[in-house]
Amino acid sequence: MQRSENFFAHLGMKNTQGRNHLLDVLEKTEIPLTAEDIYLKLKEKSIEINLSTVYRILDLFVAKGIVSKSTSSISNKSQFELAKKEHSHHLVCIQCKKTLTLAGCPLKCYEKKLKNKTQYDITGHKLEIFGYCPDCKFFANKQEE
Amino acid sequence: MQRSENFFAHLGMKNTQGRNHLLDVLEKTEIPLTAEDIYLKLKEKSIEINLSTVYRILDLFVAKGIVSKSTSSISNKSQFELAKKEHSHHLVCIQCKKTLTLAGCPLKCYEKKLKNKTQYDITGHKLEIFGYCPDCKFFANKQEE
DNA sequence: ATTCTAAATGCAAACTATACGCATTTGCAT
DNA sequence: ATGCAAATGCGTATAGTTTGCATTTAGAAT
Ligand SMILES: [Mn+2]
Ligand SMILES: [Mn+2]
Ligand SMILES: [Zn+2]
Ligand SMILES: [Zn+2]
Repeated sequence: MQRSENFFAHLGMKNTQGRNHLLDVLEKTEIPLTAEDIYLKLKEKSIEINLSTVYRILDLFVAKGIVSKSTSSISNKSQFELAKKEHSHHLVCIQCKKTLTLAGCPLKCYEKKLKNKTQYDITGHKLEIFGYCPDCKFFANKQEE
Repeated sequence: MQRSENFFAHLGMKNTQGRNHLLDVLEKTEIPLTAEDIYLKLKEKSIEINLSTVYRILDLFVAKGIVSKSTSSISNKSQFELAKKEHSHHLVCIQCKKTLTLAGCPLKCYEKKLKNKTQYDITGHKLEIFGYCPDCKFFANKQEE
């Protein structure tokens, strides 16, 4: 699917097939994807694009603010998703690495209190939550027995 | 320094020289260290230990709960530090790096809600807060003008 | 103290995620 | 249609980490 022809042009980028394909995948997913996830999803649809190119396009998208990149302490791969206007946090399965992007931020109020208490001018935070996903938690509990 | 001879034994580990040396380094540092940091600090003291072994010992320490492993968003290397009994969070000045350890955790309640909403079995989280400390925020504001 | 054995270590090589150089192809302005 | 800068494919490099295997060591048994 070709987007409005000046979507990329507005951002000073050529409107290439590869970029359109990546954007298609990123628009369709609900969970953050690794470069390889994207590469494989395209391969399944018989869209051959070099993994190097996937990395290069993702770098570009991040630089242009279209996509946000995150790294979890649990996985050793970077993950990518469409940049949300609202910042968000991730819930990561420590077994299968499945990652949910969480809506909303639980720290708004806490930051205000901190600001008063510490006199720091607070500019941001990084929060990551770990656990076992529904698919993995059964086996995790079994193993402990 | 040799620790009490059954420190390692209690945890089902052999009391080896390498493990003692790593623990010495980790006990002395105030900042998290990478495997290579540790390797080099030991080399400076003419303690030769293979980098593979450093990684193996760190893995073991993490598995035994002696050490906690983290990855910063800045670097692509894992960092290691002695595991604290009470988990805590840090408020870091992004200019001078001055760090406050914060009392209490603002996420207890949020985690319960998440558990219900997502069906994940939540086991932990990592939170870091950034800002300007009282000493730095004046200059930070000036610069914006 | 000496002997014995499983576990730990050193070393080289493998592995994984990501980046890069360069020849070829593509998008797009002319 | 043409020309050219930018994007891509492909092979290779790099960095952090892990692994297989031969050797050494810790600590239990004698
Ligand atoms: Mn937040
Ligand atoms: Mn907490
Ligand atoms: Zn899972
Ligand atoms: Zn400061």
